[in-house]
Amino acid sequence: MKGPPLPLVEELSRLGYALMRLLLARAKEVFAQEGLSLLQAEVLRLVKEGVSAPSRLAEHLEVQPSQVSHLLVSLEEAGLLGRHPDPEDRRRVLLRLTEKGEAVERRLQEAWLRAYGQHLARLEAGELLLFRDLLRKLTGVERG
Amino acid sequence: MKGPPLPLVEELSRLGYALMRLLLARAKEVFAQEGLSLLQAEVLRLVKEGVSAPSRLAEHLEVQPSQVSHLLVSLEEAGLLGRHPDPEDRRRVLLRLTEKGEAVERRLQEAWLRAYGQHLARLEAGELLLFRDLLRKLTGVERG
DNA sequence: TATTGTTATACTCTATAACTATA
DNA sequence: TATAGTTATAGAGTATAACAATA
Repeated sequence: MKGPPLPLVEELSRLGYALMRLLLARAKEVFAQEGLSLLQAEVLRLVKEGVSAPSRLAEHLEVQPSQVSHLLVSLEEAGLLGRHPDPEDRRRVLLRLTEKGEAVERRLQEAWLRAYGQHLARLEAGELLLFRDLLRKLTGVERG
Repeated sequence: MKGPPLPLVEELSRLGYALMRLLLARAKEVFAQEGLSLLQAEVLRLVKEGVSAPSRLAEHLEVQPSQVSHLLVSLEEAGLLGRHPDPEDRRRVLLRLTEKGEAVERRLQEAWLRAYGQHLARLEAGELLLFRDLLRKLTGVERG
């Protein structure tokens, strides 16, 4: 594990942090438009993608189970999500978005795409492809 | 403003969000090692870089002035930072890191560099240069 | 009167642990 | 006894507005 030369990594470290702060600020703005926090918005996305158990949400979000309960209560009170008992194991809960929840989730994705797209507009077509490939490697995802 | 084709931007939108969450989680871990939050750590870095007025901190951090006051109180109580009256305009406060504050800030930078470097290790030397150039463009910074 | 920064208040978020229901 | 999830409690973070001191 020799690794790349230090000054480059140092600059990357600053730039990476700057990008993170930039995107974090934009994401918070976008989600606030629907009155949701970062984690509330993420719960909507994860449930839409098929994560239907609170304990799985806690793993994805890297938070405590109790916090997931709070998040679910708030989203249920907002009419965005329903909690249903699992007929196969009555300790478990199955999560499902309401119609309103699906609509809000869709709007959030669109708004995030617009906000983020404004930053991406600084890059040219070829650079976007490069950036995608680098992000795939960095995040360990084959396809986004 | 035609912009790039949508499916690519959509994948980039997901990958960008994933990277942001990844880096956010790592940054929180790193700063927690010194018992500091994201913003507390950022105040240390900004003050070290010469941002010496609370109002300038509020701009950089995109938070309310009152929150800066709270951050400064906590950092001062931790012995990391001092508030000194500006002799030229006694409404103003000049911020300066203590020795302990400088040491903590240095350790945080090193720890962040290590944590982030582990992710960068997924890229090869040439890719790192590409990634730096793309990040420079995206964050609007000439040099990080 | 405008500016800089702090304090007061209420509200949300987060962490730990105790608790309930089911298996 | 172990597991899934919730509730209780306290603490940290955040937003708004009122405030004090100085210019």
